[in-house]
Amino acid sequence: MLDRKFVLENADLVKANCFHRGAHADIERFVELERIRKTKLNEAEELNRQANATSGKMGAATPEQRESLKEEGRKLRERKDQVQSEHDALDKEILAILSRAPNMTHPAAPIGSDDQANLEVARGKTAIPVFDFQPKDHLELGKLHDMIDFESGARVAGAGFYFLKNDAVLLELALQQFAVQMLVKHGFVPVSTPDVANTETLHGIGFIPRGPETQIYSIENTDLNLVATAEITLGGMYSGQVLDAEKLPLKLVGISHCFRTEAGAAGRASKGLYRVHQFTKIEMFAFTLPDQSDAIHEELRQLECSIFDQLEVAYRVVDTATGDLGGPAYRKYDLEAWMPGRGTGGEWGEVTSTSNCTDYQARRLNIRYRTKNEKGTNLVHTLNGTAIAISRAIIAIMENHQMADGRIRVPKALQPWMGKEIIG
RNA sequence: GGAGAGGUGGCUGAGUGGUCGAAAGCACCGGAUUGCUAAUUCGGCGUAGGGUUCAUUUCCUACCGCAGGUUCGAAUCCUGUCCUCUCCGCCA
Repeated sequence: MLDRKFVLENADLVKANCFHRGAHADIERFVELERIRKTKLNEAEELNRQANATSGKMGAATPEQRESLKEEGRKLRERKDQVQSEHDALDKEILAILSRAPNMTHPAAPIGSDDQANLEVARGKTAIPVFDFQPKDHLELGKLHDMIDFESGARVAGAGFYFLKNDAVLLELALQQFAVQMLVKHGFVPVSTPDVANTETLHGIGFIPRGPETQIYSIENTDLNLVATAEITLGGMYSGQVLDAEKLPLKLVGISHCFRTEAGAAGRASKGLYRVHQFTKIEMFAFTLPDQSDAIHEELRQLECSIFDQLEVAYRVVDTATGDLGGPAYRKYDLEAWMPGRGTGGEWGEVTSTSNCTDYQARRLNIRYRTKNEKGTNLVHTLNGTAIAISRAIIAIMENHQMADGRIRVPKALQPWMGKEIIG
């Protein structure tokens, strides 16, 4: 959520930002309603003050005076309640508008309506592989080595679910170890999070569960939802808390399962593990001071690059265009790995992304920091970044490191955790 | 799942209808003082929103887990809810 005062004072900027990001938030109406709301607020506070003053006189009053004071107080409270409810109705509408307004955008982010406008800003160390044979996709390879079982997944849980087996399981565990160990060395606190979260927490992060187009599975008869990413639980971990400025930046690396309905994604080109209802993810999350967040965002991006460099997979980094940014993001980088089995002759496929959400999530989650010897508190900035989304990383590794005989080379960085150099 | 106890400011902890935004202690900040790694003493010390001011100041409102209710008036009474602790049951 944006800051009301900021929106009020920068209505034109906010309107332009909404336009670039393809969001429909009626900022003019917001400005008008907010102006009325403030007068209502003042009115209600004044009536309340008068009512408090009336009650205050009660102690020194004679019995006869008490009766008239009671009456006066009752009337004042009634009027206050009336004005207050008018205020609350306005506030509700204001919040509805505000929640439709996305975060402001980094001035350097490319402007454009969709992912066509995303800007490639870097390439990884590894070159796109050239095969002197017809490469297989991860489904064929998975069948060859008995690694992925979609049929059983469908039998047990429906389409979009799967079992990993044999070396795929070792690979999944190796990827987790590799990423977590590396990030712990970089000062991240390892966290294993709940796989469910309440609706309020989802809202704070920017997800809308229980709507018609929601990506979120909700659990019947409860306020709980299966998380779509550990970002939800890691961000929610400190909701309502005031952190010490000296302890920032606070960097976490979370391990969680991610559940996504993929509603509306039917028909979008994808096969196999690329778009599934459940996967495991190692997620980075950071709480920072406002002036640290740009630097930490670069750090998260560098870490993502380092991970895929070590996995020896070709990738490109794109700076996400305004129209393709999620609501909370101020700036977002995606890593797209080369996937030889995608399309005809290989395509880029998103494997990680990292966002700087500035204070947009922190405002709704009410996460603040206090600076020693300074009065008051301020909102932290939050950032998230995928370290490894296991399912997509597995695609990249299997397809890029396959050999002519179908065996798959295990990248050096994973060999200690995998316990072998070759799959097959 | 059953029974009981409890949730108050950074911490400990008073406070059962008005003078309580809340005693006291600790911690912290500022001053004074004493020549000995500290004691004593005085003062200050929550958060958010709003009004006012060039600004400092100051004023108002809200907040005693959360949400409602009773009342002229609620930390205090009532209802619901969440959480914590203890005991019992069950269990990986």
